[in-house]
Amino acid sequence: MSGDSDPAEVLSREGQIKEIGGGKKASATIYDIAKIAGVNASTVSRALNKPGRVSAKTQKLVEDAVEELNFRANPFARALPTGRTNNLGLIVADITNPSFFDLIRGAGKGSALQDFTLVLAESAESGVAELTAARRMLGTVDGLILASPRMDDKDIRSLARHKHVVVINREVDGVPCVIPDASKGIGQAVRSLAANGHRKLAFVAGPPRSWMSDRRWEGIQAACEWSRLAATRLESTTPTLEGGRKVARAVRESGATAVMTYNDLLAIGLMQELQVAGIEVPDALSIVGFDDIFGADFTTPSLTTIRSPLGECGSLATRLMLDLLDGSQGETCTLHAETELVLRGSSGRLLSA
Amino acid sequence: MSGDSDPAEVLSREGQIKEIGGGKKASATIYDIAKIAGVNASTVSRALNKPGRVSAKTQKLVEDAVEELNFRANPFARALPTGRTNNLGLIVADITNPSFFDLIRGAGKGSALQDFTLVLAESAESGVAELTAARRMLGTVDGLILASPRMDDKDIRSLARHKHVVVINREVDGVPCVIPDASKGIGQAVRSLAANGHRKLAFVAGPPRSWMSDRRWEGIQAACEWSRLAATRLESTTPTLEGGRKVARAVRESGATAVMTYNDLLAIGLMQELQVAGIEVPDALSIVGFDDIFGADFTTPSLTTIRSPLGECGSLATRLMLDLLDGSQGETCTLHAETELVLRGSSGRLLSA
DNA sequence: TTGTAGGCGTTATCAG
DNA sequence: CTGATAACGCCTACAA
Repeated sequence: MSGDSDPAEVLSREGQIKEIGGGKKASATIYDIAKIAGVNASTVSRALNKPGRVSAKTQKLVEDAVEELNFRANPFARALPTGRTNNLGLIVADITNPSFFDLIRGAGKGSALQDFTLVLAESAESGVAELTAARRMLGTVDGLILASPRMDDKDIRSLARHKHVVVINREVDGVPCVIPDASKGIGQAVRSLAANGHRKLAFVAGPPRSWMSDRRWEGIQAACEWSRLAATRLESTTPTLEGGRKVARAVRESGATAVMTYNDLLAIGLMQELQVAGIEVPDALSIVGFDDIFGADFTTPSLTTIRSPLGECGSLATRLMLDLLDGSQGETCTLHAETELVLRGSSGRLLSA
Repeated sequence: MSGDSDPAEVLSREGQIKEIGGGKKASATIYDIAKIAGVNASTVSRALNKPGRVSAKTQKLVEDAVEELNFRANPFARALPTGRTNNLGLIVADITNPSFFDLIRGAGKGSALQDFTLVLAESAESGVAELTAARRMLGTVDGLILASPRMDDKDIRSLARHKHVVVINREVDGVPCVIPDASKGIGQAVRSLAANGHRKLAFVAGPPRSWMSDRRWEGIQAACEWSRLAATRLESTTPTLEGGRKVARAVRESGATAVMTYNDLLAIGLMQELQVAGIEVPDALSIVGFDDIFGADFTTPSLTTIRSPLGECGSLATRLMLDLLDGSQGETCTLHAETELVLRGSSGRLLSA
C-alpha cells in the first residue's frame, strides 16, 4: 500500500504523457481505456456503471484496462449529464464548537461509505453567513445537511425547494429532521437529583431564539413536575464559559440546590465561578450540563451531563439523505435519537444546608 | 436577507419551470440569461469571467439578467473545460482531535474567501485510509492540504505529482510545508520553569514515529542546555488522557520537578493521575502541555501550554495553496508559524522539596 | 466588441 | 450486446 501504482508511469505507455496546468499530470479518460480494451467508449461507461449489461468478456477487458491505467471517472464530467454530483454538503453553526466534532465525523464516515464526498462549511453562528454558504453549496451538492441552523424556517424551506435538505437539532415543518430527544436523559437526570435529596432546581437557558433550549426547558419542567421538584428558569447572556460565570450570582440567589444548564460550556463556567466563591460542587450544589462535549471530563469534579448522540445524528442524517436521494424515503420523515445521562462527579447528594 | 429572491419564482417567468430529479427545481444557465440579455451565451461567459472585455452596456444587461435569475455558474460545467474545480481538499488525521478544529476553520475561511469550496476527509489516524481518501479526492480538487499526515513521504510526493499538495505539521522534502516552529514557545517555557527554581525536567514523548514529537524533544533539549536544566525523555503509550495517566508513575520516579508533554491530552491525564495520588500541581510538580487545545482551561489548575497557531497554519496553508495554483509561488516554499507560551495555573514556583 | 463552433469527459438514447 | 451520436453547461479560440 503505497505510491507504486502511479498512473503517470502507466500513462507514458501510450508514449504521450498529458500535461495539465501547474505541471501536474492529467489522468486517463474512458476513451483511453476504450482504446486499450478495443471497444467503444460508451461500452466502457456501461461496463462501469451498469454491471451485467455487457458481456463477461468485455467486462473483463474493460476492468483490466481500468486497472492498468488506474482509471477514475471524472466526477465533474459525470455530474453534467446526470445532474448527480455525489457530493453532500454539511453546514455547521460553529466548527470550533466541540458538540459538532462527532457530528462531522459521523457525517464524514457515512458519506465516504457510499462514495459520497463531504463538503463542509461553517456559518460562524450567523444566519446570513449560513444562508450565503448554503446558496454557494447549492450548485455543488446533491443534498444539504444543516446542523443547528441559525437561519429562518422559511429560508430553510426555500433551500429545500432546490435540493434535498436534512436538518439536525431543530424541527422545521415539511423538512426531514434528525433531533435528539432530550426527554429520556432529562428524566434520568431529574430522577437522580430527586433521589439525592434535591427539591429545588434551576435551569440556565441558552440563546433566546434557540429551538433546542426551549425543548430542554419544557422537558425539565415536565420531569420536575413528575418528580415533585420546583423548577425555575434563569437566562444566560451567551452559551459560553463566560456566560456560565456570569450567571453564577443568579444561580446562588435562586436558592436552587441543583442546576441544569443549556449546555456544558455554561455548566463548566458556572462551576468554575462557584468554586472560586468557595461553594463545593457537588456537596453544596449539583450541576448537570448538556451534550457531553469534549473536555467535560477534564474538570474537577468531572461534569455530569446529558449526552446528545451527535455522532449518531450525523450518520443518521447522511443515511436519511442518501435514502432521500435515491427516493427510498419520503420527504417528511423525522428521526429521533435518544439522549442519556452521563453520571460523573458534579452531581450528587446534597450535604450542606 | 431571506428567501425572497427564489430563482424558481423567476424562472417561471419564462413560462416553463424545469424539473430535476427528486422534484427539485433546476437552475438557470448562461443560455437563459443570454436570452434575457439579448446576447450570445459566449458573451455572457465573457462578461462574467473577463471583466472589461465586453461593452459597458452589455455588461450591465448581463448583470441585470444574472441578478434577475439569481444565476450561479454550474461549477461542474465550468470545471470541465478549464480543469479548475475551485475545490480545495483537506485531510486531517482525526476530526475529533481538537487540535484540528481551528485548523479546519482557518482553512475553511481562507478558501471561502477566494470562493473556493472546502472538501473534508479524515483518515482516522490510519496511513492507508489517508491515502485512499487522498486518491479519492485527487479527481475532485485543485489542491490537497494534508494536516499531520500519517502516510509515507513517498506517498505524499506521489500525490504531489498529480495535484498541488501542502503539508501542515510535518516537513516533506520537495513539498511545500507549513509548520509551527516550536522553539520560541519552548524557550519561553523552559526559561519560565528555570526562573521558578526547577532544575530537572522530563519530556513525555508522543508516538514513536511522530515527526513533531522529535522536533519538540530536540527543542527542549536545546533550551534546557541553554538554561542549564537536566532533561530526560520518557515514553508514553498513546498521546491521550489515558496515556497521560499511565506515564504518571514514570514521571514520579524520574525525579523531575517539571514535566513537558508531547500534547495537552497527555498533560491533563498526567495531572489528573498525580492529583489523585495527592501530588500538588504546581506546588510539587509543574506541568506544561503542547497545543493549547479546547478545554485546556477547564482543568484545575488550568493548563500551562505552548500554543501552536493551528488556525493560522490552516489559513497560511490555504493561502499558500492558492498562490501555488495561480503560479505566483514556487513549489518548494516552507512557511513557519510561531508558537508561544500560554502561562496558566499548572506551572509555577517549586514549593515542596 | 460580439457571435460561431468545437471541445471538456460522461451518460443516455438510439439504432444496429 | 454494442456502437454512433447527441446532450449536459461552460469556456475559448477564431472569425466576423
